[in-house]
Amino acid sequence: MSQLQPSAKPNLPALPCLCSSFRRTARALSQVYEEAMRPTGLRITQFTILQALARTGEVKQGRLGEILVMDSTSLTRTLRIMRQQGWIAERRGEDQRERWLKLSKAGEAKLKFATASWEKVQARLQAKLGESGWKSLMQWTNQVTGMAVDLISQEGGSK
Amino acid sequence: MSQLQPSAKPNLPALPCLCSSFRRTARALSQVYEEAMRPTGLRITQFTILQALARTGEVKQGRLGEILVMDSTSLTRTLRIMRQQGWIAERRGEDQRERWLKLSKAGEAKLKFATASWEKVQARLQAKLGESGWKSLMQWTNQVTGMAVDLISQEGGSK
DNA sequence: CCAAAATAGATGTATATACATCTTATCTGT
DNA sequence: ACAGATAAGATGTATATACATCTATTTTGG
Repeated sequence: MSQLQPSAKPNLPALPCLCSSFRRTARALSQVYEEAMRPTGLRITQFTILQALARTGEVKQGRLGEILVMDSTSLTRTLRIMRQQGWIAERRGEDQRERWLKLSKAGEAKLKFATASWEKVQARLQAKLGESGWKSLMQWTNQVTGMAVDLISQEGGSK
Repeated sequence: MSQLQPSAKPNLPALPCLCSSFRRTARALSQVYEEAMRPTGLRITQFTILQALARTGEVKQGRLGEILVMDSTSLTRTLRIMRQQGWIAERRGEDQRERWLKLSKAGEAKLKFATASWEKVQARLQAKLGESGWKSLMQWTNQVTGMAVDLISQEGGSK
């Protein structure tokens, strides 16, 4: 178990750009997860939203976007589909502009059903990475996300 | 400099899904990089392609897709734009089905010009992550990409 | 050499995503 | 209470991306 280059594949040259590297990894993982989730009838994006809602309970659309680091207006369309599927319940807030979202019963059921497939693919990767690798990886992604978010709010803060 | 949670922001809860985590980080970084690259007139995706071509020299479209872990047919449209912009030269191979791609003179110039902005944003992040953090991060992303690619080819291999 | 299979990309279509702009609702200062 | 500023989402539009399918070309087995 060399501590050096875990497996430098000549076919897969390293990219020097942090952003490109993350995008590439995200593409690669997405294919693996999409394949794994296919039998559940959920795209990984939809699954992520269901999972997020299960954890937060009822939230505003804007806050969900914040959590996912995604433009909240980008959520509009995805959420519409999920609402039509009956997985998500939406209501106006006291502030009539707000949309409060939560899992519907059907959404909870769907999430529970899909979680089995998700756990399988997670476990497969976790096994390859090892307990400690998995943990550091999760911390790294979180840390980098936090850093990036800080930079974004700095820049966009002037607007 | 705690070895524990580098900065667990309550506003940014960790996601339990490796795929979602990477996608989220990729979104966050993309915003930072897009902002940084805006003055150059290149999207980070286009920059990535120019940079890849600079490193590989002339390559087939399929091979470029392999390097970027991107469906090579997804490259068709992006490449068309870049060709129209005059950054990329394309020719048929001896095998008439193949498209061989390389940087044009204008593409080299554009890349060189844009590299300054890219280096600035890279440096900003590198400073925050530290030399060693940066390096492990790059290794991790590479390793995970490699793992995912292996899993993809296994599954899809039967087709 | 030919028919069938395989390969490289192109095209159609759907989702994911950002950003600009628009609408509606709320807030603020006077 | 009102005009202007803000804020939450919705909508228009553009790019990023995967996958199914189609087309043109090459390869293969006989």
